[in-house]
Amino acid sequence: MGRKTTITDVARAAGVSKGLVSFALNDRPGVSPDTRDRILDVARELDYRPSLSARSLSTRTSYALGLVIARDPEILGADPFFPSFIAGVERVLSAEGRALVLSVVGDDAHEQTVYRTFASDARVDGMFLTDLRHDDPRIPLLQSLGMPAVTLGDPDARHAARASADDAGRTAHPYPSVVLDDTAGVVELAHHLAGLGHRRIAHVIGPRRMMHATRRDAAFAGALAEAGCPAPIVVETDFTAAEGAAATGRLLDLAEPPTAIVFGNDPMAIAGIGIAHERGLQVPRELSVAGFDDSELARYVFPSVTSVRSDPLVWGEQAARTLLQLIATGASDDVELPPARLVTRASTGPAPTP
Amino acid sequence: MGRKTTITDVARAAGVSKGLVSFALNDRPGVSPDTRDRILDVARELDYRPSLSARSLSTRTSYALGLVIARDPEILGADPFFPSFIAGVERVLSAEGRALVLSVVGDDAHEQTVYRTFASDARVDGMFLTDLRHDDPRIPLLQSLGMPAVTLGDPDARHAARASADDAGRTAHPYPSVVLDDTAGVVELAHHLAGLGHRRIAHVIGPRRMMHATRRDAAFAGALAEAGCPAPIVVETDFTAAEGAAATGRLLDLAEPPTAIVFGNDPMAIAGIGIAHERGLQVPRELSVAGFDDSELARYVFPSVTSVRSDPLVWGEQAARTLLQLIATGASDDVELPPARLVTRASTGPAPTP
DNA sequence: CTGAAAGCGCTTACAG
DNA sequence: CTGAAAGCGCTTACAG
Repeated sequence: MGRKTTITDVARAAGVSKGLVSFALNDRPGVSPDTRDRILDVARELDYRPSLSARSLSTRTSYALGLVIARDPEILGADPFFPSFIAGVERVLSAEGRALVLSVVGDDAHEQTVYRTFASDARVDGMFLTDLRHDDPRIPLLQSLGMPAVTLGDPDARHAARASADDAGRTAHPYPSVVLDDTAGVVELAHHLAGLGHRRIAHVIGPRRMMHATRRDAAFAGALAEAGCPAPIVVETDFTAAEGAAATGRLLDLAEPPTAIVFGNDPMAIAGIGIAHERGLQVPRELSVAGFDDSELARYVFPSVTSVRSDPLVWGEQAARTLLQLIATGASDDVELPPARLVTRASTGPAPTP
Repeated sequence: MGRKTTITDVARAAGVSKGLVSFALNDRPGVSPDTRDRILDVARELDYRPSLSARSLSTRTSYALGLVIARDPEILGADPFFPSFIAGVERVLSAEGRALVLSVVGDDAHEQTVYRTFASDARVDGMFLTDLRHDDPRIPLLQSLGMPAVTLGDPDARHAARASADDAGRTAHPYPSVVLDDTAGVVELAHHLAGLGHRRIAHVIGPRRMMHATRRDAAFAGALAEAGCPAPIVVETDFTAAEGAAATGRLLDLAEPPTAIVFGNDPMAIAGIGIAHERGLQVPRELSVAGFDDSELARYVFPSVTSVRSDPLVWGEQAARTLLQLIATGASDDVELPPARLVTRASTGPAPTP
């Protein structure tokens, strides 16, 4: 077998210079059609595969994209969002010969380190920014590192100072975003519950520092107000089933417990139903429950869980395309995906009549 | 800011040759202590970070490890194994300056392509082999590609032809394995159910082509036989909650339905409980249910799910250490982790008296 | 203990 | 349209 065939082997076999082989392979102008075909044929015959590290060194490109997930492994396992998102990303990357470099970190200090290391090692050419936070420190960090990125959802207006050299009419944040309007589904959910006669409603949300948590909170509360309902009781959690269960317990202990609880993800909703059943409450006759993300399991528990469906897979695909375009061309437009929709199932029903 | 500082900058600033800087940085012998300290100081001052791609080109090493997951995105999302496993891997890799390159593939043909591409691009220095299959084609494939690997669990004896040049007493398969005996917990579970008086027991397993599915099947059936129980009814699924639910429905439709159903993972068990409840069956009074993996949610549904706890996080850590050692030294011992244990919860109880 | 040089396998101006 | 050469930033024999 010997060594891998290199560009030198191809050049020799085709009787041309290495440079010309490189030009032919990367189909750049300045190679006559005949020569190009000959070179390509030889390369195929020799099963030539360019060396990634040699290309990387020359082009200062790693041909990889990075994703740093700052969530507890426990939650990662329970929450189906990331696996689906990653599958979507993969679908695009593998077709483009790019790889995904993944890192899972616990605390914030370590998170910073990973971003810095990915950048200074030039380990990746760009990064996906998920679970966007308020005044997200990663945005200025990546900007200062000169690292391209794409955000899932729009960042704060705070970061609106996009380089003034930009054309007018460009989006107002430093990185392109792929937006999936999750508030649409939350608003539908509020109307759904209000229409069922619920008045005392609780909202068990994810960490407040994450933008999607406060955004959905605001959308839900706004829609309820619009529907003439009192403000919901809001409980903040870390997205784990454990905290979802604990929050449910506390809510049901109230003097006037809610008749409907909306959870920030499906695992918490399923845990909430568990607590209700444990206490002998019927769902939805005595308590309505809804989740978010519409995971597979939501369909198969009893009662099946009303949820809000986003599309992490498509989100991943679009994010990957957007990031690749940004890297290739230096600019990329924001993308707006179809909004999240309410999926009504058996866990929500008419409010109990006192 | 200008260019990144290179080894040349450090050499010039320290007044030595590039080669010596390289020696000092990779602490190899042949550098006087004084010189070494001076070089290290200068490197620190200049915030020197060696270029990964330059090192890669010289050393033919990518400083990355690969994981190819061949599961449907849906299942990936429902099954907590991989996220936890990845978190464990990460914990070791990030400390060693290595990255994890991830790929999620649907079909087998694509899987082969990814392994080949990772190898021919030298994208990774070694690979994790999870969800080991019978006569797993990936083992000869990776061997032929000269790619180091570590397997989760022992592969078939078929691959026992480890190079004869090896010392005697070495493990008999081509790659080191990290073994976590899942049969121990399954056997405990069989005894648990038999002790509760169950006789008609069903086992809803994962894909038969995966070794852990048939291995657990054999262990479970063996332990039941030992306990004087009839052979279990075995149903094969693809690990999705959907198929878990469907299998449950079919089992409950039998003329003599089982009084206990054991599922190959927790999402299927939770879906199974859903179906039982939907049919008005009490769990565990009329039907006992058990899962596998002991995911977070298992604790919080109602009734809480008896399950078998492996430790994917530790599995990931050990697999990463083993693979890194294999790559560094050319050899690595097999690792045996503590066996999986039964976690008894509320979903299993005495067999109903007819 | 230290230096000068070649080499890893590409890409990319620069000549012709 | 094509070739010869330098350069990317490291590592590693080889001399001294």
